[in-house]
Amino acid sequence: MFSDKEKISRLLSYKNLLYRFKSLGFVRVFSDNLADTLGVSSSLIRKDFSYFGIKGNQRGGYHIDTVIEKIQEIIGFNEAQKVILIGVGHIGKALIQYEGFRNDNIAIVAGFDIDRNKTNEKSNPPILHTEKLGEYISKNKIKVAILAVPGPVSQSVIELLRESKIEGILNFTPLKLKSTDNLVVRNINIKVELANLIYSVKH
Amino acid sequence: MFSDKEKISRLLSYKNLLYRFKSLGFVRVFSDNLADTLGVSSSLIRKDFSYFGIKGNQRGGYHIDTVIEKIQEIIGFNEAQKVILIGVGHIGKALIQYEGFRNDNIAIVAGFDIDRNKTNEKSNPPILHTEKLGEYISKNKIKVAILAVPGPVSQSVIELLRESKIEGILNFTPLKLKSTDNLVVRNINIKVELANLIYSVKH
DNA sequence: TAGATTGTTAATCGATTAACAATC
DNA sequence: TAGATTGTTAATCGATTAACAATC
Repeated sequence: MFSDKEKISRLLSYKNLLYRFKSLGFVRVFSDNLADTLGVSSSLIRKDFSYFGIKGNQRGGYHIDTVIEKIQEIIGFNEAQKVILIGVGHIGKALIQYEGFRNDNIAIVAGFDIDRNKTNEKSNPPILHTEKLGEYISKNKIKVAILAVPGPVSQSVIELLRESKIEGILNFTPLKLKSTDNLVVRNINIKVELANLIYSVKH
Repeated sequence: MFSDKEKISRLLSYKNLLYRFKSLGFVRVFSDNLADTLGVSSSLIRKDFSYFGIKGNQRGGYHIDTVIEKIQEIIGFNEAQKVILIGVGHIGKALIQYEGFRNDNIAIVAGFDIDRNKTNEKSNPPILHTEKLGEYISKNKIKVAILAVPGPVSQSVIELLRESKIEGILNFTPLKLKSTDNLVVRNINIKVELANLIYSVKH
């Protein structure tokens, strides 16, 4: 029913822009305002809004606060999102410290690592040993995991996550994971991004 | 002339898969072999190869080593790629330590930070103060920069990079940068990826 | 040769844009 | 009301797939 992976990304762009308009004192916006700034057609904005049930008004356009609230609701940012992190290396630490999550109700509620020098049940969030991963997921009904372990370790952790019935993985490992019916994956592969950039610069 | 941003990403998938086939003892592959494993049509593989001038043979398919070499050449991985890193926080450190770059001739030749506690001219790569950024870029003819500074700092650094005539930025800051004629940008926004995942899991 | 695969053209599919009737 | 914008339908554009002639 819904295939376009860019829709949610666009919704977030709209949201960011709406905050900026709001800070300028705007209360309402037209699809043209958003389209001009973002460099897309106003049809796309109206179509996206229409798709997600965001209503406008032929006289006054769209009410900024209403749209922002609706977008938060659509994504799920209106309610607390509990996410776990597997692999507390540099990337993992960067994510734990990232302030931006808090604004949108995303919380990394626990980290996991095989290295017992990194585990610490008292820290915030607690860093637990990987052996506790399965139990933690089922007990706390965790649905989304961020996978930031080194490449060679990833395969075994992925098996474990599948068994634990996790539903979404944000994958930072170089191994490209495929989504299935029960598990949605988004792969972030830095080398691929860099390769694209290097190619573009060359041409 | 060339707009499809997925082409290079696919080329890298092909390359990874070809290495796997090679490790199994294969010398040649057919477009069907690649297509089946990757879940795309064989037409796409042949079209991509054809687009980049990778030739096959109606009898024996494609010669693995030749294709791998050609792909490396197309992306630019056959020659040393000097990249700089701006912002030596957790993400920056993760990138410096990432082994995977070396296999493909990518080298982070210098890091930059405003924090003088982090600068160290003797380390490998050297971490220099941001004030030396512009000079370093022009002196060493750097074309690609990875931007991994905290959100609030990013705007000023971006100005500096533009002035320094950098041609490509891999942007980890939350600020979505737009490409221009002189500057290609790829944005990696972790919150956007996570939002997509949270939405997908909800639906 | 007969069979199978490449390379390419035509068809399809999906996403974005253009156009416009409905309506505030 | 007249004017302007939404919401939606039709047209366009681009990327992927299907089909098939060329050819090894």
